[in-house]
Amino acid sequence: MPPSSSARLSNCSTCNLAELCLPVGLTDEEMQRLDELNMQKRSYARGDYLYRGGDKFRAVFAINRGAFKTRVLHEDGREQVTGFQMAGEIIGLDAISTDMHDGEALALEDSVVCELPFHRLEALSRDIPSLQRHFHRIMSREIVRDQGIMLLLGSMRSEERVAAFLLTLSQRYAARGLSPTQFQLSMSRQDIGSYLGLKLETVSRAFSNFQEKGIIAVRTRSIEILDLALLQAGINSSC
Amino acid sequence: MPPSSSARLSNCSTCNLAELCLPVGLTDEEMQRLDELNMQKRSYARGDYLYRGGDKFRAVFAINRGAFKTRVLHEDGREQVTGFQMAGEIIGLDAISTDMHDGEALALEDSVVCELPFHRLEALSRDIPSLQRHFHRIMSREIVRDQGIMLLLGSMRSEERVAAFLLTLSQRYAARGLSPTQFQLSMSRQDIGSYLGLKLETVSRAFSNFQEKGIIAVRTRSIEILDLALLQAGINSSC
DNA sequence: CATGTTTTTTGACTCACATCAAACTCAATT
DNA sequence: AATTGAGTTTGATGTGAGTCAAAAAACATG
Repeated sequence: MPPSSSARLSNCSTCNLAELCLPVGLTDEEMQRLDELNMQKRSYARGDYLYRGGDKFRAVFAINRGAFKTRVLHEDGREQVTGFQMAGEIIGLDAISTDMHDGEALALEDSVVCELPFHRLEALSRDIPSLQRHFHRIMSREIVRDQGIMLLLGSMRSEERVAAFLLTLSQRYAARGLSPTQFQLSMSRQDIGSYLGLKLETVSRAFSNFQEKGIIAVRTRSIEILDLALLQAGINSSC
Repeated sequence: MPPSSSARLSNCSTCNLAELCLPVGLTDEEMQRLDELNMQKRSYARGDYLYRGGDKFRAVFAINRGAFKTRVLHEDGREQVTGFQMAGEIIGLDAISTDMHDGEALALEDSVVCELPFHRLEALSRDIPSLQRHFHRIMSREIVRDQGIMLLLGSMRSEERVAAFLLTLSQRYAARGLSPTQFQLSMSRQDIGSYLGLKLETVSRAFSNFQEKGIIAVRTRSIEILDLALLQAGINSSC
């Protein structure tokens, strides 16, 4: 695969993750506000479906606690992971262009979500600035794809994809006020691979290589980023 | 790369070219109708730009004679071909989501186009059935990406991509009432490769292999499909 | 705690496509 | 007809990631 140029990530519109991939996130205060407004809350055990392909699009969900993955199942049974959503983020926007969920979402750990019915979104968005900011996109049914696609169609190599993936997670945790250098990985290597268009072994090898270089410290279900700058550099090496 | 399953093309929503890739095309009568309506016509020499990245979106263009390629230029100078448009087809729809062209279009041969100003599209579409059919998509600014993306993000292997590419061209010529088995290739191997996410050598090799098998006859700038069924089969072999 | 099951890691191997380089074609120009 | 140069074909070689398999680690369960 291409060795390609040394363009900086920030200069490359086709693979600028920072701008393109951050999902709709709510602050702690906003999550609490939803509580006060008595929005319906529901619990899901690990493995439970939040919604399935073909379900009518009636609501989006604010994740209170836990994490989910979204995926589509191909006709032949293969799974394609399309994204990960964690506490403080909104999930369920994949249906906006069709009125139907084209994929399904399932809990990666025991989770609690807050349902935001479609017909109440306008009112809610007046109260929740983060929601407001994205409301017009939701209503105009603009297609919001997360960076999975961007990475796939881009020319990134396996380690670059994995580095980009970790950095995105890091940024998302930072946005929630959590540690950007030490966090859970509630999804399996298989899930990560599917999301990035790689095999699980390749993901594992990338982790191992990064660890050998002192960039990260991996444990099975969590990770610590030891050198954010180097991880960044890993992406910029090609683009 | 993946050996993958033996699902049939027609059963595989992620790579069903037939439905997804045919661009907006006008019949001969419709092109003539545009003439009668005195729509502005302009000539472009090979290599001329029809529009450039960043240009304001004021019009779409019906290609009267000739052919164009659309592309985006990356910051580092690399070119990424995003599509090919030929006589009888509409070009310039890439800007609909932003009001600005995100890429540029340039003539692959000496060409004549008919300008259809955005503000006259509604009126025009009442007269031109083909345009009518796509008008709501244009106005609703629905993102219309052609099959380049589909192919790239799919799991097709090099020869499958090239076969799919030729078949699409074939269908498009057929749609214009031209021979679906014998037609010009006004773009270079380089262009085809960029479009399909392959290197020019790989495209050339695919052509040579198909020729050896008696599926096609290649000349430098044109091609004859000798066995359409076999070419189809080449795609279905994986998906 | 012992046992079985799933997930992860690691290694050896394969293969499709990229890369590099040289030869060839064909059109345009002198 | 000879020259040039871009575009194309072909061959030799390299390499990144997939495949297969087995060991190791993590997790679950009686």
